[in-house]
Amino acid sequence: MTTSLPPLTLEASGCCAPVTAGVMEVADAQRLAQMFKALGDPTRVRLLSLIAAQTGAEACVCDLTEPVGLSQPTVSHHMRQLVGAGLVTREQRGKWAYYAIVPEMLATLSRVLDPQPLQAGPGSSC
Amino acid sequence: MTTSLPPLTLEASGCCAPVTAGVMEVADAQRLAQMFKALGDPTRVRLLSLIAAQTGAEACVCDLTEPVGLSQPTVSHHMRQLVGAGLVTREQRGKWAYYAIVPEMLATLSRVLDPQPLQAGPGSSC
DNA sequence: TCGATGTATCGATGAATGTCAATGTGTGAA
DNA sequence: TTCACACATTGACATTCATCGATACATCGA
Repeated sequence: MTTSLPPLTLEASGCCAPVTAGVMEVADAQRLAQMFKALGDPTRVRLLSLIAAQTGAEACVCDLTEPVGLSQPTVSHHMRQLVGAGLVTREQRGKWAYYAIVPEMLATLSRVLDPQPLQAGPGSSC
Repeated sequence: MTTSLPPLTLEASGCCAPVTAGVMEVADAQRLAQMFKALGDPTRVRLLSLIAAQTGAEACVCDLTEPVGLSQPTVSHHMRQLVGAGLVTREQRGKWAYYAIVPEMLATLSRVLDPQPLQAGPGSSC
């Protein structure tokens, strides 16, 4: 288990070159793959959409277990994956843990996949 | 292995609603996750960028094995995954099999991840 | 302090995945 | 036909993953 992987942050994932822009560094490919892997499970994709659909765009585990039809430990496990990938943040408030989507991270992935990057100013570092 | 899954085409993956647009259907989440899973391996991310970097934006297996440093069967296996996810096409020309990226599919995924979808006309079915 | 509640962690298990060596398949040239 | 080449498939193996029940941890209210 890659427990000791540094949590992915926006800076750490600062790879902005689209996949189609040329040969990619191994390290960038690894970071990207780690994030895409987090999206590579139907349950986690649904969890993201469920969080986004919640009022306030945040949700606790108790809001998510019933819709996805999985046990509480399993949902907690998936949320941990999403947090580890930097796609979601976790905030403890009282007894509840509130998860919220990190839009900037989704935007980063979106740009990476965009085959026709909009005209970016030269030297635009992200 | 989900061998019997229908190959993903653009129509089949016609899920355009961004992940953040609300609760997603289970079937849509499965299709999306299948494509993201194909991107969830560093080798496959690099393979995509290697193909894009090739002149003509297409490559045969022989062009890819050495850069990624894996055996020919392994590269062939990864390419099969990418083709199955609809991210890449395969065309046999003589002895060589030429793989090319499907930009529309990457664009679809890019849109799905974009947290702020550009103002789309109402009822825009993709 | 004690009990109830929301989450996280642990341990186990079956399934999926990445990788390779060996082999099979199809194509083109001699 | 025969050979060489490019690629796919098979079989095996170790690793990772998704899932659950049981349990531990943390917080709040009584």
